[in-house]
Amino acid sequence: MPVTLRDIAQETGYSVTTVSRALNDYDDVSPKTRRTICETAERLGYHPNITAQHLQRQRTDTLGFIIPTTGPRFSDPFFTEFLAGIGNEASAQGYDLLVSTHSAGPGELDVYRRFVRGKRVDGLLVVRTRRHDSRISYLLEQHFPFVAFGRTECNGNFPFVDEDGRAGIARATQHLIDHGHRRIAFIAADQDLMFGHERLRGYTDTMRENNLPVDDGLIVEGDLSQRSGRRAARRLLDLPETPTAIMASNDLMALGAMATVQAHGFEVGKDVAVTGFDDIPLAEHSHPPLTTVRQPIYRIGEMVCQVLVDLIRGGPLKRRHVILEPTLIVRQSSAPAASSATISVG
Amino acid sequence: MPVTLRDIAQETGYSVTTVSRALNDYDDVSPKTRRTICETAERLGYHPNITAQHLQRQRTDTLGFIIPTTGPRFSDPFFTEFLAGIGNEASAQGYDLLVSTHSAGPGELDVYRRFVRGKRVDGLLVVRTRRHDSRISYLLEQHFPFVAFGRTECNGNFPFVDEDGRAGIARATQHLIDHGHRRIAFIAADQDLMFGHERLRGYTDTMRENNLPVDDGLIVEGDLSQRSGRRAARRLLDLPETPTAIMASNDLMALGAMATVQAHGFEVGKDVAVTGFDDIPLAEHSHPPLTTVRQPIYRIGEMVCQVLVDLIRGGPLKRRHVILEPTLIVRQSSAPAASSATISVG
DNA sequence: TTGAAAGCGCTAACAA
DNA sequence: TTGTTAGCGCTTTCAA
Repeated sequence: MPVTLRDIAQETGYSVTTVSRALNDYDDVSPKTRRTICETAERLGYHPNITAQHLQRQRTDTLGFIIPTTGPRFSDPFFTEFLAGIGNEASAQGYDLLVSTHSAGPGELDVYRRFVRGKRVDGLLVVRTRRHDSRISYLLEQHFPFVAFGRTECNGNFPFVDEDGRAGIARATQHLIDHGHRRIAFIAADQDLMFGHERLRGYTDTMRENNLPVDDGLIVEGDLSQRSGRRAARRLLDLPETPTAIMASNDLMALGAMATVQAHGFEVGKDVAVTGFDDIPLAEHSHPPLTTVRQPIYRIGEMVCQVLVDLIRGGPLKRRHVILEPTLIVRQSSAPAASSATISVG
Repeated sequence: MPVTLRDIAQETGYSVTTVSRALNDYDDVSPKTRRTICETAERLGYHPNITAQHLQRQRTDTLGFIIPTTGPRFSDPFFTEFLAGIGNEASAQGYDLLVSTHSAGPGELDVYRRFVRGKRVDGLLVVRTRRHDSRISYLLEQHFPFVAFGRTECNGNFPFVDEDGRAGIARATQHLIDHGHRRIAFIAADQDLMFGHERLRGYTDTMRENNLPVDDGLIVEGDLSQRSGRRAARRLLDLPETPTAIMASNDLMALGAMATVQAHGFEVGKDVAVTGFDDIPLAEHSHPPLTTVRQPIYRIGEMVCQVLVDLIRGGPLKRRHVILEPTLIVRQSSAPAASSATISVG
């Protein structure tokens, strides 16, 4: 049923070889032959079998991306935007994207192994790096092409794109301190996550630099979901001495925290300041709009993908390590009640 | 470098065929031979080349999913959850997932064509069906296996999973009417989208059934983003006679509308009721929590995937058409100020 | 300018 | 129980 090179060869009387060359724009085919062949291909509705090409070329023109989900009801707007970035870039570069979903932990590495061993993809994108990341150790040890969004603490040298989360949180912290906050709470992320670790550091460092005490009671860990943000904020507001500001390691938890603050009858941005990290589109539309640290998520997706393609193609990498400077976006959730404009502080 | 069947054959002295059979658990291999072969395979670190298997088997064990993005900064939590559903189910069934991102419109169909013609995938998942959907016409005409999330108006018979959006919105509308609302506005979605059309119908039908006027001035169209929800609500609140309730075709727009209502100094759920559709996780954590119509997004992803796999495997489809009954989730954004509990109305 | 032949790595029908 | 042979659809030497 499907039309193959052989069908065209038979139809035109040329050999499969010549047909292949004509169709692939080789220059050792006479114009007339080429025309005949192309017309016939057109007429019969020929389209190359991609799998056969893959086998022959010994590459799949496919990139792998394993999304580290966190439970069944996984819904992080971060990933749609990131996916759009890598998806569009991949397709612009002529690559397909093979996506798998797996929760972090046991079994996750098996997916990586399958892709690598089976030569299922030409390269991999790794996100949410851990401080000691077994995925990265594995890929490094297999000499498999990959690019990470995020660094690690100990896996040696590999190409990555990262944002300076420590600096981002430092700016947000300083912003709060400058507005007179002293009791500032922090909703941390899993400390195995590199960015969770870095962001917490940004907070503790800045507190210390300003000679403010770092109170362990004011640091609560969440799992990046709104729900956990709510819960964390509840614990913080139940303290004998409540904080005047709550910083969260990501926007989703910040949004959850805002809900709790409001449920306690406080006004966010006036009684209690709340800040996030990521600047997902919702941050701008929450009530009140959320002060946060912007990451250009879509752009990061594009960049990571771009670097990976360069790596696969063997071209020299312009930049093996990219570190982006995050931007503090001040909105009403942290502004003094008077101000209401959105101010961007570079 | 990579170990192939031939390497094992050479190492053990058996033929490639025997090696293949031993490794694939055929029963016409002597136990001793099998053991030798398996041990050698293990020792050499053999793993089958997946591409070669695909070519030989004439199938890719891969499902295609083309995400219809809406602009670069695409970030709809709906899709992460949906993706988690199909991703997990696909992997449970032994399928990989090839994901592509493309905005609806010109060029989109090319991606479908490439996947179909190149035999890149064994089947496709189609979402956000349009009333006249060229993707579906194409797949139908190519006799290519696919399952849609959503129906169409005219494309004939094809397998789909859908929720009864009309009934869902009808319930929400009735809920508002029962609470005394009369001037109810509706933020519609693109009317080419089947669900956009259906949801609007649910609203107009219910208004008429209750002998309430359907005022065109109270119907505004948005593009499903929060931003457009904001804008739409702004237009509605600028009307000489403002509505007492605003229904949106999805949660994202409802969240945007809430922001506008609040910016106008109204209290959501008291002065103006707001409702959404989808029940994305954020709906529960907004301020106030959003009354909405629940779709089991993750579950729908699983189901669509399951049906597609059945279809590909040629098994008889238990259910070619699945229509889910949506559930109204009443929260504070529509409840009379007194009530504050979450009530689920089946 | 063209074609024959080999081969990518695997599976399967058929014979021995 | 095992091997021979063929072939999936394509690309790419190499020789004519």
